[in-house]
Amino acid sequence: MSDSPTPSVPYRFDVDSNVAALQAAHGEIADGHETGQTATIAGRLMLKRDQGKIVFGVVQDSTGRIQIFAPAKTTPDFEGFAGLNLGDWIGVTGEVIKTRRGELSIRPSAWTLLAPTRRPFPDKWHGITDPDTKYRQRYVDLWVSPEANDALRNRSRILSLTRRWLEDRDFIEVETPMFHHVASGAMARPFATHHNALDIDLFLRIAPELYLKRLTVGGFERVFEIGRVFRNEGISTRHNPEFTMLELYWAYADYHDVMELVENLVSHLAMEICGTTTIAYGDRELDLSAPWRRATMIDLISEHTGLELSIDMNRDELASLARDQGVEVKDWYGPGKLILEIYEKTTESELWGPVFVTDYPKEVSPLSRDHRETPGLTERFEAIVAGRELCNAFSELVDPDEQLARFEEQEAERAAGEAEVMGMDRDYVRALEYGLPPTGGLGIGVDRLVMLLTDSSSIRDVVLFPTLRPEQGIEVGGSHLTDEADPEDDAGAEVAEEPT
RNA sequence: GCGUCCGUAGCUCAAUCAGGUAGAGCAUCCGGCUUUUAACCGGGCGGUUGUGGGUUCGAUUCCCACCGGGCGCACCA
Repeated sequence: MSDSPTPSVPYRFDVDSNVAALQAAHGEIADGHETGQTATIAGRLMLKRDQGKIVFGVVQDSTGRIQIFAPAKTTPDFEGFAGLNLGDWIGVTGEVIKTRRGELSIRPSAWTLLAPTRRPFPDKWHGITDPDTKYRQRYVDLWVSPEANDALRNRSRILSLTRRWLEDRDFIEVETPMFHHVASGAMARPFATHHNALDIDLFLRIAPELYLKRLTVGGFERVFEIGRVFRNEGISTRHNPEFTMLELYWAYADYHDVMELVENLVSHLAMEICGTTTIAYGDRELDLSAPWRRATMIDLISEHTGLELSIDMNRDELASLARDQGVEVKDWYGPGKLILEIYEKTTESELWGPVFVTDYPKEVSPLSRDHRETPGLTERFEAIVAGRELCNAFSELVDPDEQLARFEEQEAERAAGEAEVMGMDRDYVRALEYGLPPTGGLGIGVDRLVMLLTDSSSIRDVVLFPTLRPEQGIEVGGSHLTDEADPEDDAGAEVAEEPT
């Protein structure tokens, strides 16, 4: 790090173009041609080739890279320009020309240092390879890793396109609480926190579902929320403790309607982002064009194992079939849970998709409406795309008594030893008592959708700042857990395990 | 959480297998070069080898613990 003081730099700078615009306007001119047109751009100096009486620089802005052709004879403060460091922010004004070797360039008639870098930039060829450094110092990674930059910018586009697509279909975006008194709407361990003034424990939401359906009760017929949810579980290439969920509720629709919505939305996004619905993911191909295959869970199990299962089968018979497939059977597993276990063990990992896996057992679907034809099943589906669950959706359970009974079954499972069950939410039941119309609901893991459309193998490649352990040897901010000075409790950045 | 692999200069990597005072390229600094393309050429600066212990005459290298990370499994979206 340089110990020289920061030189004075301007408070603002006017640009009148950017790299992409210059390339679009002048990219095709002949070698050696001078356009006679002047442009002002700004960005970081990423490469520099000092040739003595000519300096070639390469400036990168958010749209690309362009060469700066700086001869000693015409460049103001040529020595200063030659002395710039890689990574310095500069503004450049000059004529747009193409060099004899055919490189579109700006020949500066003026240039300004906008911000010096006091730390050396990573190797100009290799960039950053250490994943830890990439994620911790994303502000550098974004400059030196084009693939990271592209994926993260595409994330923004995907969110924007999704909002527009839904709004075009009369869905309105809402924001529901992130602090929940009961962590419900999904089966996951929550993060706990505490509100001092109210002196109550709160949970960061694990899903917005129950609040969104309250809004449907309230007459918001088409709503969606795109927001962060928090689950206190392991971290992996597919899991970040905070991740983004798209949830949507559509009054008067059922799960068939939602399937159509999903395949149309996803193929639209693929078209916009990838330019095609036949995309590459890893070393395989995937055809996202609608319609996607629909198949029931039980049929898919039959396809992959030859087992002809039914939700009506005797529990012990299913348990023994499950054991045959290597499922570790717990006492409280009923027929529905056993079928799900068999599906996950034998079939799910074999699917590539896209395919809608439909008609989940009621036992494992506490918020889904009973199947209109087959008792014991629900009108629920998940989409498997590129071998992974992309979404979870159903015809919503509308009956308050039934919902209360489902919650109570969950409580019973918790008592029996199941760690992750859905929490009881009595106010939600009360809302249902006012009447939830027939409603189709959907949850999409946005991070995984972005992974799919950007061909990313790790969720960390599509999250700007993934959750990491605190870095040692650098100050990352102290604890603010206590509102009063409490030297006993205020040790570093530790997070208390139990709210106080 | 368990298993496994990794951590050497600001960045990218050598040296570790078979222990003998840590090297290179880039960046940075100095000098040269009027059409370069990761420019090139010459020179300089830069390391308590993640941290702490142990074995040894001697540890980047072997052993232990801890810290951080990758991958796999488990859990999920």
